[in-house]
Amino acid sequence: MYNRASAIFKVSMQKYQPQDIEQKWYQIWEDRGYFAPSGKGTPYSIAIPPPNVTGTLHMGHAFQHSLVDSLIRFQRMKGKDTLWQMGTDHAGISTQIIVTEQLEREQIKASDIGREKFVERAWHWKEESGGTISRQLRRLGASLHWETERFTMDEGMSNAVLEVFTRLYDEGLIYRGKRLVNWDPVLKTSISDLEVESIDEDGNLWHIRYPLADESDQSIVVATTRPETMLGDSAVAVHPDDERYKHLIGQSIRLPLTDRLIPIIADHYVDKEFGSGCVKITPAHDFNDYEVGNRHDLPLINIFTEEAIINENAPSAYQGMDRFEARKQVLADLEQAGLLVETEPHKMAVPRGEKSGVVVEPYLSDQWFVKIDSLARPAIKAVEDGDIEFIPRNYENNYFVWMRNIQDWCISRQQWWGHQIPAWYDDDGNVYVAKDEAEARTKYSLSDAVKLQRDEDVLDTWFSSALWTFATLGWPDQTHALKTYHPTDVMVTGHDIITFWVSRMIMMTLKFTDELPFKKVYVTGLVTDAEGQKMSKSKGNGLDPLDIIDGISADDLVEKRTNHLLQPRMAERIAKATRKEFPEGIAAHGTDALRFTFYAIATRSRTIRFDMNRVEGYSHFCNKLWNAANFVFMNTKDFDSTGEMEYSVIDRWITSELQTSIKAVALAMDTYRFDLAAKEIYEIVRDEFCDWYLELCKPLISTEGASKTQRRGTQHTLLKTLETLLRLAHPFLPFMTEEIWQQIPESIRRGGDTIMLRPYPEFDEDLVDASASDDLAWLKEIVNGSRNIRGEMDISSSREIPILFYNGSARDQARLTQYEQLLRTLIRAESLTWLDTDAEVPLAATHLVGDMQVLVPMSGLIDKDAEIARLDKEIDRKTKERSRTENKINNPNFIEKAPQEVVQKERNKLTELTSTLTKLEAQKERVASL
RNA sequence: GGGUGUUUAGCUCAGUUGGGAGAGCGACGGCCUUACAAGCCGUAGGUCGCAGGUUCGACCCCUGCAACACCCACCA
Repeated sequence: MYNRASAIFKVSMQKYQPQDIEQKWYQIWEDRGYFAPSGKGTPYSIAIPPPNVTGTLHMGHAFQHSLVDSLIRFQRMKGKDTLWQMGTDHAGISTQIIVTEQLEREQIKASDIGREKFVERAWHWKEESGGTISRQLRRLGASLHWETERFTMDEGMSNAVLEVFTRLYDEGLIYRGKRLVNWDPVLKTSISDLEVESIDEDGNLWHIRYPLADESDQSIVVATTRPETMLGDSAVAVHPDDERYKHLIGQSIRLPLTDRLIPIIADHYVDKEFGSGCVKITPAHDFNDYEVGNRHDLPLINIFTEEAIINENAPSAYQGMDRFEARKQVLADLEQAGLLVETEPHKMAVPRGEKSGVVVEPYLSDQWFVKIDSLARPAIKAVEDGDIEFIPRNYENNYFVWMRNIQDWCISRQQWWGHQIPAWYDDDGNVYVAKDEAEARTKYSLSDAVKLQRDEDVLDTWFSSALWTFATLGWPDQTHALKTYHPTDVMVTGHDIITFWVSRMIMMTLKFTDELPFKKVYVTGLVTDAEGQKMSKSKGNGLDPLDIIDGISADDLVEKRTNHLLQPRMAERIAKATRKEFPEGIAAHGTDALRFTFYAIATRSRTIRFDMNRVEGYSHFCNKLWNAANFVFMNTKDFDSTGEMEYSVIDRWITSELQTSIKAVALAMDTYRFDLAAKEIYEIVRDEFCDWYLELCKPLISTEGASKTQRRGTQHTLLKTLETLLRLAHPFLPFMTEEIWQQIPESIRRGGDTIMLRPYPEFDEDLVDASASDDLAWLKEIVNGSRNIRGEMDISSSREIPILFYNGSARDQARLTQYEQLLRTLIRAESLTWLDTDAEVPLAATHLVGDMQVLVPMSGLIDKDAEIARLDKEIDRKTKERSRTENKINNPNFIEKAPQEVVQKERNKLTELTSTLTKLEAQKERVASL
């Protein structure tokens, strides 16, 4: 086809191929040390939310880090001493799970190789896979300071953890105790409340008859969703005011299936209205019952092993059974004994471990806790006082609700991978806390004869993360970095970890540094798929950011999504859905396009649907900017920077427009409105620079049309505007802006080896040119009007048309003369003719610019009915607008109460509309009378 | 049960002190015009969830309702 043929003639111009430039530039930037803090200027720092060291980059990460990188690049260009601190997290439980699975594939049980070997394996795995996340961050263009990269289990962090733990312990803010905690019977560790997900599931409410012990044949009925726990019942509770049971309080129950006698007690916890009004109390296996048990001094009967298998405290018939097996057996036995009164279907929230997915148990065990109240108070105050600000503000509510009801933090985990708790026990069970065993002996004056055994548990991963902002900078040493870059400026994170992490950082940082960890918390929305579903591996709807950058075939994508599925039966559905959504796979869009998409969709919304069409659109935008640059370079090859220059109105106009955009982008960045920043850049580049300026400047740079000085002025403006746009866009489109910028002549660039370190554009009032803007508005109006006629009348854009101007002012006439050449080019006009007031006006399609009529003669070009229809449409629009305006003006209250300028504006509008309508009506009649 | 948020064009979403409803994508029509067909030009399409209220004037402020989403706490 012609298109392909013509493409061959254009081979001299390089196409936009992101893969050719992106990795190259990252390498250069990193090698030259551009990511390091400059050591000059006001410090600006952000600590990366440490990704799991063995993890991979998902869309949420890519989104967050893209936002941060734009902030960092923006501030760096503004001359700040910028540090984006890199680091990774050891991700205790997740990593332990992965390593355990790896061992299982080798038919090795973790318990067989022991703690030391296991931890060795984990370190090995960390070394092996830790590079993945770094590579991915580099592909994203993240300008992280790699040289000081940290890891939550490196020596310095570990030392900080020990320091914090021992100090909190010595102050009495860490204690150890036997408590009921959430227990994961598969991982065999405690987990925090936050790591438990309650999901509604179908279950049953079983009503069980409990006979009284006094041979009276009386009984009461209790209802439970967990019949197997009755084996650990310590009491039955009724409400103290419940007339039905008042007389039974203090009597005993003979607990079925066991030989135990348990009391009937009264407690306000019981809801008289629910079920029978009687509740079985199992203090060792239910959080509420635990409280009741405490109040009534009931025995705690733990009937589970740490794997939730019935233990020796239960009747022998059930010992060794798994909890679900035991449930069946208990129910069968009750049924047989005639004690199962009713089985009622019941929806209930089942608590499951976030990581393992199994039902967690409230389980009695020895754990370490942080006494949280005294830490929470100043942390709440910091946000109340506005020292830390959440963006958007309403997330502060989440924070307050959580912080004001905060419970002591269970920090011990029965795992191997993590910071082992620095506590030692002697043979009598006395506990000694110090940074290491030697220090413990000194601190507690223990002789070498005393045998010490270290606590087996490790700390919750979030314990070390809580120290992240200051420990990564060298704390407890008062390093230069700590003094310079702490507090950090902003924390960018998802709302899901405000409680897990943000709140704990605030508490710990205030406690140990007397400083805030950060001044602002920018809470991002959650990236979902196009249907608004959370992206997850199990749903098979996840997207790998690198697949959007590099592209992926449909087959590979299906393979990737259905590969390690937990539920293989989902595979077919996922495959089908994937092929439907991405029949051609995903094209390679490059990092810049992906990043720009992230900025554009970073609204204040809580969930953000990720739509591939947006990426498509923004990759076209990248291509557009690329080609515009090409155009600029093609037309400025002979630019002489030393020659005399004359700037035309359009040069002054685009320069002025650029100022407006610079101002808008700065405001958007200061208020964390990445979407508005992206929108502004998109519009200035595409709508103003490409669609108008490049078109308008064509006649001025053609060697025939313009004077040398004029041509030079336009060439200069082309280069200068492009160069400024590149700097403006650099934080968002780092790669292509650098690639293009390198081709800008030195005379324009004014030094520097990289766009990264050039100053960010600043608003310059002096370059704002209102009169140029007015002229361009006028010009655009004429061009748009004639384009409208052309479009509506189906006049081919290749056909040159004569244009007449009638009833214009002297100013119109002057402008016409001035811009004749531009107009001719833009409209593709065969001729432009100014008609005097007394001239005979031929029948024509009309467009009004103020009072001036822009006319396209109809003869041979325009259909009468089509023109009438077009005029009708316009008349209709204007009539509606006029009646709206009239209603306002005719309302005395409006005239009286609205501000003068608003009233005046409406009056002017009415006058204008009336005049326009009169002209349009007259025109319509003329055409109709033909 | 408590809390937070969302509801604007076919779809995804902007709309910043209350004063003429916008963008992108999609649709439709025209165009290979020498930076870009990954393009250009034009057009259509909205009771701004519903009902009240405040106001001269409400997408915007207030009240109530509905639907959806998320979070927290959960009655065994």
